[in-house]
Amino acid sequence: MNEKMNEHELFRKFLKSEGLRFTPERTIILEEAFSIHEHFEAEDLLFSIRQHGHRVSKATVYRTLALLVQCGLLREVIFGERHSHYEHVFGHKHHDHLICLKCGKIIEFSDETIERLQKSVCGQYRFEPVRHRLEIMGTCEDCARHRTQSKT
Amino acid sequence: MNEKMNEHELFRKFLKSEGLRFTPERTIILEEAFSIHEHFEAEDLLFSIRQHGHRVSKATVYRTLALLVQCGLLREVIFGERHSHYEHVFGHKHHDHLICLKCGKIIEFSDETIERLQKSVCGQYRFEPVRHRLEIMGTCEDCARHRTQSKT
DNA sequence: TTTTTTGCAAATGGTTTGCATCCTT
DNA sequence: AAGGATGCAAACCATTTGCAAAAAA
Repeated sequence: MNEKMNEHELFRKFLKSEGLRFTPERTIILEEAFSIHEHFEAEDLLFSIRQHGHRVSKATVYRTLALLVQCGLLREVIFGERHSHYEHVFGHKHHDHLICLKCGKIIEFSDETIERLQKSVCGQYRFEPVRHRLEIMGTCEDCARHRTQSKT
Repeated sequence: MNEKMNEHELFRKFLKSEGLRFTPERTIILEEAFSIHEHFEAEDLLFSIRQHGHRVSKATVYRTLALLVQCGLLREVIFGERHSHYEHVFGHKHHDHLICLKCGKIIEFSDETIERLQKSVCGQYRFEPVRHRLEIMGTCEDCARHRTQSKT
């Protein structure tokens, strides 16, 4: 059974095409990044790396995250905060986010309509879309019920 | 001819309702913020204030911007950078943005479809929407033509 | 007179960078 | 070998904050 290309191969291919090297640190970071299945921040990733007994500097984590975004394995999501959040692109279909203003919960959803919308709007402006980001902020079901929740 | 409420009155009303004071510094900041008709950053605003011969500290600019957002006169827009951009809400209808990845140009557009989309998606998740943000990143008409443009 | 505001300068905190050393290729 | 990569600590930089002085209510 011939497996489809995995994130290691993709990353390796990308690095080679850019004349960059595949180092143990980059491998560790890649693996840890793909073992986290929610949104994460650089700091979370570093923590997780250390938890698993690995040792990589913060600088290298930042440098490698940038590469992973650049090659399309991760995507940067900014939820109105000053620091970046990341999520997997590889192996996931495109989705957008509902963000609860009360508790900070993030719900992912996919909808075809937005793809069509993108096409029609861009047509009007002769704009060539590459990607989009839609965030809907509001109150989630739980917080609407217990009116007194505060941010985690 | 009875003018509709302007931004001064709105701000004043908001301040009063919060037990806050209407100071000359806040007036200056409000006026300057509303005399800039594009997206601006805190630094731009401060610059513009000084250009017009006024003197307000950076700290006060930041503190007042937060109030203007809080009362709904301004909205914070983050274009994937580490610092905030602001735009008028008062006197403008809701719109979203096309962002050119090549030259950084920002085109505003409005579309009804997204309002309907918001309603339908939120219904599914019993999520109560308050506001949304849609950004479509891609290549603008100009940059698609001259293939060699670089960021401003 | 009481409470907010302001300005200043120092602190914050996520991210980036310079540089000497280390390690892939 | 030779040039990219790493780790460290220092630098960045937008934003925030503590505090004493100034000013609204």
